[in-house]
Amino acid sequence: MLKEDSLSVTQDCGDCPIRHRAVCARCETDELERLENIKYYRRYEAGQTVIWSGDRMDFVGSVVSGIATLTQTMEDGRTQMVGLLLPSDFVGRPGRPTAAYDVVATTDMVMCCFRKAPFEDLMERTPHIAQRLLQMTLDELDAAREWMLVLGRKTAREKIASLLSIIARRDATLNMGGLDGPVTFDLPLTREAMADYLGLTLETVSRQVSALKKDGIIQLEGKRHITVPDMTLLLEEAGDDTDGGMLI
Amino acid sequence: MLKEDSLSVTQDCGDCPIRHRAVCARCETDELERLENIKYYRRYEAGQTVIWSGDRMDFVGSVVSGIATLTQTMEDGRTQMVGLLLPSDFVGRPGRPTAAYDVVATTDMVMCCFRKAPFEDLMERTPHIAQRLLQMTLDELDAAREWMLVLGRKTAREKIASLLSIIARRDATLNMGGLDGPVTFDLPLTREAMADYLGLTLETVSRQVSALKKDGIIQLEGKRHITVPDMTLLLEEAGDDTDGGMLI
DNA sequence: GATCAACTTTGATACAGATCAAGACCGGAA
DNA sequence: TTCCGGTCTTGATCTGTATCAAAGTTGATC
Repeated sequence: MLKEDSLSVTQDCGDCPIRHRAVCARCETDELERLENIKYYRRYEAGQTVIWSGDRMDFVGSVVSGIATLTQTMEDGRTQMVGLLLPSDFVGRPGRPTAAYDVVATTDMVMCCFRKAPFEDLMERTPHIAQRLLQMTLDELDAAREWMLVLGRKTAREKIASLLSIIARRDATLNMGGLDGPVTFDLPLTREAMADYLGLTLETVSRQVSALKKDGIIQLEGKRHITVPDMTLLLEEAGDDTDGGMLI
Repeated sequence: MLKEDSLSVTQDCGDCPIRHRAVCARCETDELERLENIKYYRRYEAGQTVIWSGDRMDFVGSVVSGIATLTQTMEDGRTQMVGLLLPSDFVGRPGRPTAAYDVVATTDMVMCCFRKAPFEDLMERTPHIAQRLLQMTLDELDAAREWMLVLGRKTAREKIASLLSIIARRDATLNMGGLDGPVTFDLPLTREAMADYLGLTLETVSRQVSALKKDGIIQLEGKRHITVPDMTLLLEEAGDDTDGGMLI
């Protein structure tokens, strides 16, 4: 029942929480209307697999709420996360028939979906959608490259600090402004998921989180609730340019 | 003198070796003409830096011939390559004023450049350019994600085998068809550049190349000329899906 | 409250790859 | 020819992280 309610809440694009950040961000009213005609919502539970790598994909869409992961798996079971999908992120690739990665919901999640063929049609005729998708894809490419530096050259401690910085920064900009005072947030990932993201084992993740706690860089409440008293210190641990390099 | 000659050879888009793979691939004759009006060529020598990360970038462009690398560097000097730019690859990001990475020519290189502002204008009015750029960016994103698996989860030997596979495959598809018989190519990268690509040290790269040679997976002639007698074996060493997974 | 499964922490040990060090190779300049 | 700088190989040793193992926490379910 509640589900039905919250679902209908997002029915109107005008009220959509991701209206101005998703693939539809630049659409004019008439363009939005056409999108609205072909959209539908889908709901996934925490732990549920949205798509299996290699499967035929007949839809694309945006994450409206919740979090999903994009992972790649080798035959022997080694897995590497290659993307973290947050609200407004786009799922699927226009022009490709099958999924290249596993997509798994790590929290309960709602997606705004479009059947692939109509969406591709619409994209042809609506430059604003293609333009926005290009922008988003370029941003993702930058994020992926940033992550290549983390994976290839950072130590375990720096990796953890980098991941925490990213989550902290996102939460800070989303929920409130300040990165000056202490920042508090909930980890949306298990230790194992963090390990898959960072190319580590879950034991190493656990040890390094404990170490950062012991050194006062972070405070833990339970396993998942984290407070960063001073973001500058965390950023130093991450080995990033300390100047807080705010790229807009 | 020779340089002048080879430069003028590429002056006409009709004869351009990358005409059908670069950002201009989908352009009609009239669109191509407008691009042709604002293009100019630039030439770089092996080792020369094309752009420094953080520098103002007043142009974008395509690699016409030669090879360049995209690298990120930490304050303490650790560096990670995040992209390898081959002929037809696009350099620069429309809508961003400064470069995010160092771009270095590793061989003599020719670029087909466009001043940024006119190119951005043109992109607004020419959907074929934006569409092609989107496609290319999505491909690069896939490549980056593939690389995240390599960096995060593969062993040194698998990393080397993966890199060699990629180069071998590219050369095989470019120069001739066959991946069945033996494949021969020249490494366009030094051991150090390979290390930067793979998140290793140059010593480890050297050792693993020697090991692959000792095991008969590859044959070496000089330091750079490589023959792969059986691509299947190399792909197995890379830990990739053995089915030769030919996408498309 | 007791039980259980999933998640997390902590410890002991092993090992892949880094680091430090020394030479070998190779092509170009004198 | 010799010299030289850049590149590459090989060896000895060290170390960060993986691996193996066990026990602690937490929250859900009965």
